[in-house]
Formats: sequence, C-alpha cells, structure tokens
Amino acid sequence: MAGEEKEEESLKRKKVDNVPRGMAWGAQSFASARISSIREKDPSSVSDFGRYMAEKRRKLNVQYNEDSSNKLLNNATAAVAALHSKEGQIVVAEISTKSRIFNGISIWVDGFTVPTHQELRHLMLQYGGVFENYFRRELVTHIICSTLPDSKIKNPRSLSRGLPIVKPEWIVDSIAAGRVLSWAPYQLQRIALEHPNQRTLQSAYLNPKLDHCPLPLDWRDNYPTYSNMMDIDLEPRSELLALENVPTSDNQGPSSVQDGAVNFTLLEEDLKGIEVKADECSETENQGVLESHGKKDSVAIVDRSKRNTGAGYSDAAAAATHSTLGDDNFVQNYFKSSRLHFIGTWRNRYQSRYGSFNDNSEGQDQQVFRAKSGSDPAVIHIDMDCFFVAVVVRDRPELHDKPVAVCHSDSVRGSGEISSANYPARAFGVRAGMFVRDAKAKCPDLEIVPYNFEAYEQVADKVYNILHHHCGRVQAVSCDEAFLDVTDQGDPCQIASVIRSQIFEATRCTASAGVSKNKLLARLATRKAKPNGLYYIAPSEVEGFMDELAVEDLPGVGWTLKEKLKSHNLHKCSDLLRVSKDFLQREFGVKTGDMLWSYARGIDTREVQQAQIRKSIGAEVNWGVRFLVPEDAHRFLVTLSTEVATRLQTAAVKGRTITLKVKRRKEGSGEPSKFMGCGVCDNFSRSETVGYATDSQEILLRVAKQLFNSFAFDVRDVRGVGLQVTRLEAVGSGQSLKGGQGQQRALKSWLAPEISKVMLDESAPADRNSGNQTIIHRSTEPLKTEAGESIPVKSPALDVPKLPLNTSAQDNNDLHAAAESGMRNFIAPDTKDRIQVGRSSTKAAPPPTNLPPLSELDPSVLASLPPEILAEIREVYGELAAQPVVSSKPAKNYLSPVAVMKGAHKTKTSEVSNRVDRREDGIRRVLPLEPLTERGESSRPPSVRPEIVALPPASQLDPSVMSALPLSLRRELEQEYKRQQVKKPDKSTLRVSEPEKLCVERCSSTSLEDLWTGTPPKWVHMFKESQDAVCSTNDSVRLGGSLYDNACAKKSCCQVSTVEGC
DNA sequence: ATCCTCCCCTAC
DNA sequence: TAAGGTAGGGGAGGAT
Ligand SMILES: Nc1ccn([C@H]2C[C@H](O)[C@@H](COP(=O)(O)OP(=O)(O)OP(=O)(O)O)O2)c(=O)n1
Ligand SMILES: [Mg+2]
Ligand SMILES: [Mg+2]
Repeated sequence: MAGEEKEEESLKRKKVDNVPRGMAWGAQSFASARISSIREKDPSSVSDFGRYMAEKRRKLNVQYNEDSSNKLLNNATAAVAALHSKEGQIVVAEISTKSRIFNGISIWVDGFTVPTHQELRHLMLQYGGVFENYFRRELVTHIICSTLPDSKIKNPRSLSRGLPIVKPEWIVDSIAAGRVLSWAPYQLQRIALEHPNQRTLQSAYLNPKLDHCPLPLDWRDNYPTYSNMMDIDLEPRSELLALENVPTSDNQGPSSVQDGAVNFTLLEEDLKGIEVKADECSETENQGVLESHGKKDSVAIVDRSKRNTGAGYSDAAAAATHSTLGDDNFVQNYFKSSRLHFIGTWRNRYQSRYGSFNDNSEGQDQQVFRAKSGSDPAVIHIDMDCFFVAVVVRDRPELHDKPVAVCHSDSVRGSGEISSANYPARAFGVRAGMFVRDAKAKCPDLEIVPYNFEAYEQVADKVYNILHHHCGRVQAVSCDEAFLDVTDQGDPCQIASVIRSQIFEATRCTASAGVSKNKLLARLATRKAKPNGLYYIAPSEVEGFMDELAVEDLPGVGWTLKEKLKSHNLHKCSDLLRVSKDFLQREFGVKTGDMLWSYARGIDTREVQQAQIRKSIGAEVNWGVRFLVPEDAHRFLVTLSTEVATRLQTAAVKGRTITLKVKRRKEGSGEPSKFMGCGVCDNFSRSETVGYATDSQEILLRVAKQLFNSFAFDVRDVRGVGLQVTRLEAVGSGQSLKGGQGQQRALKSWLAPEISKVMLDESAPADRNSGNQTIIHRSTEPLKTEAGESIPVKSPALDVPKLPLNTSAQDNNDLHAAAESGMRNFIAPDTKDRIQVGRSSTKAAPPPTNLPPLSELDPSVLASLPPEILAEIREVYGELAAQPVVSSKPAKNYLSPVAVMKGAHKTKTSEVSNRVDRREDGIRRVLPLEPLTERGESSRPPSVRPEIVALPPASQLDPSVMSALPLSLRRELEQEYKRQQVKKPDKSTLRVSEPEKLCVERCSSTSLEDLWTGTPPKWVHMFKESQDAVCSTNDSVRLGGSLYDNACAKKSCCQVSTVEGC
C-alpha cells in the first residue's frame, strides 16, 4: 500500500510555481481608490448598461444553466414524461414553442423538494424558464422550497429581500394550467405563519442589522474592518443570505423581473458602494444542507450496496457510502461538492448571462480598424488573489494573516486536495492540488476552511460586472480571471488600478492586475503583481522580463513540455532564444514550436476573445467510481447520460459524436492513495458517431452502454467514466433537406430493418449474467449476405448493434443522399424528450393514415437519424418531424465497436480509439470473432470500406413486414430490392450483422400488422424493452475482455496513461 | 495538402 | 475519509 502511494506520488505531476512574489511596482493600494469614481464617471450609463445587459440576456431563449450539481436525477425525465404522456409529441412540441410560460422566471431550488431539483430543472427548461444552480440574488426571481426545515429560512421573505419563496407546486400547477399562476398562494411564508413554533424560531435567526439598516447602505461605513464582519460570522445564516443589497419593491416578482432591469442591479448597487452585511452566506449552513441530502440519498442505497458488497472490495464500507455503489444520485451529489466541476462549468454559467453581449461579432471593419489603429494595443489581465480562500476568509479576519487553505478535509492524514492556499500558506510550500496531509506536513498550523461555491459565484459576478463596465472586450478565463482589451481607452494602468479598487470595495477580495501589450505579457505581469498588486510591462522591458522566466512560466508549458525542454537543455526562456524556430517545430510540433519561439520573445498574437462556440459537452467522474456488477455500471451510465443530455438541451445544442471514456485500474495497482480516488489507471476511450445530431438521453445511454460493453472490462476495475458529445450543432440550425431519390431509398432502408431490430431487441431481454443469452437468440448458421459473405454468429459484439451509421458531416452542403444507412434502432422508445421537434414545426401535413402518428415517433430518435431519412420522414409527416441535416458520406459499417476492434472490417473509422486497441496485433486479441477477423482481413483490402446496406436479404423478409408498411414505402422497398438484385453483387455491399438476421426471422414469426397497432404501436414498447438488452454483459464479452487484457499486458507499446489522477 | 480521428496536454 | 471536472489546443497518423 505504501508502495502504491509512492507510485502514485511519483506519477503525479505537480506544478511548482506560484512562488510568492514581491509587491510590484505600480502596485496601488486599494484603499486609495474610490468606488465613487465609477458612479461619478457616468451614472446614467451604468444604469443603461445594466438594462441593456439584462435585455440582452432576456432575449436569449437559450439558457445555459449548465450543470446539474444541485439536482436529483432519477425521476426527472419520468416526471416530464408523466406530464406529457397524454399529449404526445406534437402537443409537447407546441408547448415548447407556444407555452414558454416561465419565460423571464428564474428559480433557485433550496433544499429537498418534490419534484426534485432535477425534475424542476427539466420543467423550467421545457417551459421557457431558467434554473439557477447557484443562488444569486440578481439572477433568481423565485426561490423554490418545499419545506421550512429544509430551507432553513427563518424569515424567508425578509431575508430574501423580497424574492418570493414558493413551493414547487407553483411550478407544477402552472404547467398544468398552461400559464403562470400567481405565486402568492404558494408562498412558503404562509406555511411559516401557520406554524407559530417555527415562526418563533425564525425570528431568532433574524439578522437585526438587516432589519435596522436602511437602504441604501454603504458597507464601507459598516465594514471598514474585518472585526465588524465577525458579527456576521457569528450569526446563524442560511444559504439564502447570499443576498445583494438590492432595494426591492413589495410586488417584486415575475413581472418586475421581466422588465429586465433587475438582473444587473448588482452593478448599479455596487457602484454606489452598497454592500449588504449578510452578503456572504455561511458555508457551514450550506454544508449542512448538502450533508443532509447526502445522507438521505445514501440511506436508500446502503441496502443495495450491502447486498453487493463482499466481492473482495477492500474498502467496501467506504464504497458503500461514498461511491457509485452507495448513491443513486452519485453524479449530482458529487458534482455539487466538486470544486473542479464548479470551475469547469463556471464559464458556461457566465456565458448564459453575458453570452449575447459577448457575441464577439466584431465586424471585420472594426478588426481592421483596431489593427490599424495608431495606438498601442493594451491588454489587462485580472486575477483574484487566492480566490477561494479570499472569499471565505473575508469574514474570518482572525485568519487573514495565518496560513489558510480551502479543502474538504481537515485531517492531517487526509487525502483531500487543497483547492487554494493563501499567501502565508504558500510561504510554507502549500499549493493547490496538494493533499491536505502533505500541506499540513509542510505547514502544521495550516487552517482549513470549507468551500462556499455560491459565494464564489457571487463574487465572480460582481467582478465581471465591474470588468464589463470598464471594457467592452472581456475574455473570461475563469471565475477569477479575465483579459480585457483596453486598446484606445486611455491609460491602461489607470483603468486596471480603478478596477482593482472597485473589485476590492465590492467584494472585499483583492485582485491583481497585469498590463501590457498582449495577453501573454499581461498574464505574466499579473504573476509578478501578485498578490494584490499591479504590474505593467512596457514594450522596452519585454526582453529583460522574458529572460528571467523559466520555460514553465509560459502559459501552455506544463509538466510534460517542461520535461521535454529540459531534456534539450532548455530551461529558461532565454535558452529558447538560442534555438531556431525550425528546431522547436521539429521537436515539439509546428504550433507548439511556434508558440515557444514567439512566447520566449514576448510575442503573442492571440486576440482577446469574448466568447467562443462550444465544441464539446461532456461530463465525467473519476472519483468514487466503484462497480461490482455490470448493472452498477449501467445505472451509472443512466445518470451520466442524463446529465450530458440535460447539458446539451440546456445549451440548445445537439451533437453527433459520442465518446465514452473509461479509467480502469492499472493491473497490479491496489487501492488509490486518495480516498475513493481513481488511483493509477489506464485510460480508454471509444467513440461512435451517430447519423444525426442528438441531445437525447436515450440515445446517449444506448451508445454509452454499447461503448462501455465493448470494452468488456471487469467492471470492478473501472475507476472512472466520462461521456462526451462533440460535433455540436445549434438546435434549429440545421439546413433544410431537399427531397431526392436517395432520401427515399434511405427511408426504406431505415424502416425495414428497423422493424427487425425491434424484434431482436425484444427477444433479447436484459440479463446481465447470462452469457448465453445472446446466443440463444441467434441462428447457429452464419448469416449469408447477398454478396455471399457470411457473418459469424457468436460475436458478442453483434449483440449490441445499436447505432445508426456513422456518416460524415463533410458534405454538409451536398444534399444528395446516398442510401447507405444501416440498421436503425431508433424508433420511439417512449414519449420523453420532445422539446426539439417542436422548434422546427411549421405546418404539419396530416400524416398518412397508415403511418404511425408522428406523436409516436420519438423526436430524439428522429434527431439521430441521418438527414436523408429525416427528409423523407418530413415529406410524409410534414416539416414537424424533421430537423434538417446533411450528410451523405458512406457510412461506416454498422458493427459494434467490439466487432470493429476485432477486425470485422479494417477501415480506420471503425477502429476503436484507445491506443491500447490500436496496436497492430490488437485484432487478434479477441477470440470470439476470430473467424470474421480472418475473413475480413484476407478478403477485403483495407481500403475497401464496406458499404452498408440496411436492407436484409429479400429472402428473409417476411411478406407481412412488407404489407405492414405504408404502400408508398412498400413500393420503394420493393424497388430497392429489385435494384439490388439487378446490381452486380458486390461483396462489400451487404454486411448485415447477425442481429438483423435475427430480427427478420423474428419478424416473420410475428404478426407484423400488430406492430403498428396500439398507441403507441407495439414496436415502441418492444424498442423500449430492447434498451436493457443492449447493456447486458455476457460471458462472451467477458472472454473478450480477458483476452483483451492479456493482449494488453503483452503490449509494452501501449501508450496508456497510467498517471494517477487526471 | 487537407481533413478527420484519437488521443494527450494544459489551465482554471 | 471526500467530492481527481471541463474544454480547447494540438500532435500523430491515416484517409482523401
Ligand atoms: N488546482 C486548482 C487550481 C485552482 N482552483 C480554484 C481555486 C482557486 O482559488 C481558483 C482560481 O485559481 P487560481 O489559479 O487563480 O489560483 P488562486 O486564485 O487561488 O491564487 P492566485 O493568487 O495565484 O491567483 O480556482 C482549484 O480548485 N484547484
Ligand atoms: Mg487567482
Ligand atoms: Mg485564476
């Protein structure tokens, strides 16, 4: 165990910098600055600005509301579905476009509620409202709270400064009523009044100062010293006390919010020097809430985990209560307390508020103008000093000279990580990322303070309001850090100085600032300025400044690159001047080499970018991940896919490529040194590209399961799982499809096998321990394709051929649709996830009577269909059904990654991604597919990509299937078969996976007409049932896994990351 | 050449 | 106990 830890420690990459630096020249005392300077500057513009920003944001019908850290997840979609189940998709579609009843309403949910956080979040999202994860007075219009004890609000209305505190039934009832009901009857306060005892308690919690301090109130008069703040610290508080001192009218509520002015009152108030004493919420109170939730959640699981425990898990007790095994809402509860999740999602929350303002849409004219403008470019970099510590410590004056760090754990033996250390602590060598036990070893008197994420959020908000007041070009780097392009705005140092002063006055936290001519130098200057300073690097000083720096001081040079440079005897920036750019590019890559060469000279051409289009959305958990049986992993994937789907929906984007990342305990490594950590792991990732951008949880889950199973790992070794979606497209941004021949072919090819697929899935009920399960349902004869190829029967991989074909977005403007779709499983699983379809609704032509009602087609399923198919569906159903997208590239074979990995076909696309799998001999690792592998290798040149033909062999197509199809489709289908028959058989033409054959067979034995009966049609039900089958693990898969492991062990060339941690 | 895919690296 | 996430940049190598 000790050795294990050593290994981890040695593997851990640590960055050792952040050495405290001396006060910089140009540093200015914040005390000398006056907040009033802003007000004096242009009071009206401030107010105009606030209103403008609010209006901008209000216009954003896209709400980012990233991250579901506060929510319970499990029943979320169920609740939504329950509300909608009767309406069906079309109705929901109408809701999404016409019934944005919560437009302008932004809720924050306090404590445990019914519906849960997650459910409320979904509801708000669906009905045009906003769900805030972190409370901020200026953003929230209503606080939702079920019960008083949970809320810990003792005088809700008073402490919330007029924000209504409303029971969640208000949300539910309003949706049911189709309009926003008055929240008054739902006020929580009424409950309070009905319970005198509680009311008495409430008054005890009242902050007298809040009641007696007339507003506006200049906090400087009341909090000139830290000693005054102590009062606050001693008072009982709740998270609801995170208030702004915003004067509120009695009738504040939705209406006053919707005028758009309320959201940025903070700025105005700040600029007037107003601060509320109760500004900061007590982290202890927050913790209490979190803990109570955690307990509640844990209780439910402990039983189950006990049932599971005992399978040799060395830390079973801990796992039972602190891992995926012991918490059905592990993902959300974990994120709720994760600092890295907080800072990782912060930017999205920021974008949701400033996004439309920061649209970066500077015309080229402007850019050219700026480029040519005579004045020197000026960039300010602002970074809060030891941010997390500073925010918490401002109310703990007794700590402010002592070494303090933020950490979950305060144990000398703890493995909690230091999030931030103040400068006294850094003098002892304490650094962010360190284990607290190591920090305490360096600094025995280190004081540990807990996190207060809502306060960080709030302070960051104030800071950015100030930044935006001074500069129209603000690039948010993180919650405590930003670049400002202040070219042509006067003395940049003066601006930076004022900003620093205002930040301190508004937040009582110090910021440091760097000023220079580009981002690189500004950032380096900030480093020099810290703490609480300002540093300016004049053009003439650049050279001398850079020479002093070590290479790792350059942004972008981390541990790895530093080591590489070191191996070339390049230690300092001045060393980099000695070598040619050619050399650097040869050695480190073109861009990296150029970066090194330029940065070493202080050259940085990057612009201050206000916003950037997101390219990926994902969530991962590498802490507390412990599975005993595949079902554990499955349940985890449900929550993970729900999380990612929610993020996609919240961001109003869909994506096509779904990537699953898995961390697996490295062979021979024991328990991680970090409690519940992932330890030393190998990293794996595999991706699948679906035919059409999706944000559907069902599809994400399906793919995730498939990918996960394809690894065939022993789930007990899995230590981390991540799910990411890329190739994002904005919802509604797709191009229209035009009708075409190919599209009709596509639809046929979709529908026919689809039915079959449904049958198959239904025939393979989930049974995770049944290794024979899949085989039972298979023919023992290889499936003969039209091309005469046979497909091996026993591939476990073929058990999960769920995905639509990978098609490339390359021909985005080429609307011709080649009919190369494969098997599609995507038939409406149920009535969830309907939002998006409605968006594109125009006028829906009445569907042909012999088609299933559109309401039975799952929009999320539709969303994943290839564009050509969608186009055809749309032709039939009208615009409502189809989101346009174009893709006509030949699809990759529709085989599961396992099959692919085994060499079922050799195109690169199908190769699965992680490096371990990529070894040349990787093909041979998995025995079950050996026959196919060999055949595939020998009979097909690598360059030949198997063309996918979704149609099963005509001989196996049950006539009843055809008759069940709409006439027009049937005709097309028949034509298609005819055409294929005529066509010269191409051996790569038809690669029907085994399940497809099965499907066809099963179809034959079933009354196909029946499939279309009922509401929803039977096949919808079948499809639903099929989902679990997807994830079933069987012995065959296991076998593959062990073989894989062996092969992997043999491979010494695996470029697998074995670093503990991330 | 250029694009795409699968990663690693970096920063907060 | 403890909450090791997130997203972009870019290199390597294959496909086109
Ligand atoms: N490994 C890390 C790095 C940062 N953070 C969080 C805590 C920090 O307070 C905040 C901002 O990061 P900074 O790099 O700006 O660090 P600080 O603000 O704490 O210190 P400095 O004064 O050096 O900026 O992000 C974290 O939790 N873990
Ligand atoms: Mg900082
Ligand atoms: Mg920072």
